[in-house]
Amino acid sequence: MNIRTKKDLLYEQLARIGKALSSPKRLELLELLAQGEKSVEALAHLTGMDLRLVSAHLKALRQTRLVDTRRDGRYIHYRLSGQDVPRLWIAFREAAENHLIELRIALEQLAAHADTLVGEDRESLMQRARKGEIVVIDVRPVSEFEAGHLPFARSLPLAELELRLAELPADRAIVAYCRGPFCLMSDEAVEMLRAKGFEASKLREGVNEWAAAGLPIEQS
Amino acid sequence: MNIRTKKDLLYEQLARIGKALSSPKRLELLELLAQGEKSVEALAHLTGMDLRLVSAHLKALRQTRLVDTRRDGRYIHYRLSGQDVPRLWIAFREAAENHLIELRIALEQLAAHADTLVGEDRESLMQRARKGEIVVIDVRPVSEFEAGHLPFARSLPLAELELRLAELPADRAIVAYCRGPFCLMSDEAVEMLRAKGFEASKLREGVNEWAAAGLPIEQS
DNA sequence: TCCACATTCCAATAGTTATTAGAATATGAG
DNA sequence: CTCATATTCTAATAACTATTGGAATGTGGA
Repeated sequence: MNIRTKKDLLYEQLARIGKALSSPKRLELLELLAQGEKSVEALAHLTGMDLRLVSAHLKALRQTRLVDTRRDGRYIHYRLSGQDVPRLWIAFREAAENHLIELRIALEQLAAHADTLVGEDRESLMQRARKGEIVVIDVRPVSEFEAGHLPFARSLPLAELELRLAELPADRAIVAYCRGPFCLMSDEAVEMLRAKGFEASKLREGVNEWAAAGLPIEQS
Repeated sequence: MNIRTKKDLLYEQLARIGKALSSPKRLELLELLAQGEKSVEALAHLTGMDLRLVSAHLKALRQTRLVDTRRDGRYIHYRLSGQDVPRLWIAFREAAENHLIELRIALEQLAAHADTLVGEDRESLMQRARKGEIVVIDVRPVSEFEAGHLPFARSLPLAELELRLAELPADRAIVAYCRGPFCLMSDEAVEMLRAKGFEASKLREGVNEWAAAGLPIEQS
């Protein structure tokens, strides 16, 4: 076998990962799976996609072994097949933010209304949360909170936020986070909290960004 | 604009990076560009691709701003548009190696004949090279050596190796490296050196893997 | 056993991407 | 200015991918 043929085989394999990451829908599925395992049905519901289309995209991801499955009764739960997958997702997203001006602009417009806390604040955020100076809320669904959350965070899903405002202190700053920079749930939460008179801000990072930075994650 | 539409826009942008990385040919071009800037013609020659096809693939990469151009007379030199691009390439390759069994098998078969030095040896390799206990040779073309090389390495391009064997010591171990794990030049060099009676082995990593690990790189 | 439901498979179609060849553009040399 | 050369553009075709709808498979519960 000549060298060109060998190289072609190597790069063809490598490109399989690129192909897996070349579809907006598959990227969205990967981000959701990075929050914890989910059934096909749950993914279809969360993304608004047809169930059979979700299944087809998951099949593509499974063929690259970026995701794994686990059967539980009639449900099949998909999950990322290693800690390197969310890390790849993050490296990928950061490269996109660095190079695609269009993406940066779109992101800035989305997050413009909320003061976004950035990387520098991670350590001090943890300190202040530990001392009780601020309250950190995880506005994702409970199942995602249970699969992994910031150590000092309290679960308060966006869907229940309006009904459970009494649980929040009016005299302290509230920091909301969700799935990561592309997730808009914490923006919504901040908007609602401010309308109700709370002092609220958004933490741009999610659990995976936190973990990738070497910080601890807790499970319930 | 509703939330679904906003998300679709974000993931569509993100997928542009995935699409850029979804073609074996573009991945090969990126790896070559990670060794230093190159003209379209040079890339066509190195990959055996039609010049016009190379140009088309480079256009796709330029549109994601993963590569940049610089005009020099009649030539247009392409280069990676930031240090994060080789880092992304490495994260990408590592994920592929972790998840695609087929890729791992193919790689092991290719490198089976040469003892490959692994990550653990980096520090000690540098020590031994500094003390002169071993000789590290960079078998890439001179222009790539000049664009960046390991601090203690000597340039000895594969094409000239057979003619310049006299420059190598017969009493010390020789370590050859090239563009990285997918590059077969150092394998060829090791094979030739052993046939001539030298004690030779391959360093799997290239300049970019070295730099990504935080180790120093020199330029001429 | 049969049913309900979650998921996958299959086949058809629309949409996108890769490749090729020929033509066009841009630059420096004479 | 004209020529040779490097690169890009355009248009055509082939190959691949996404999406849809209907049918099939596999599981747990009645």
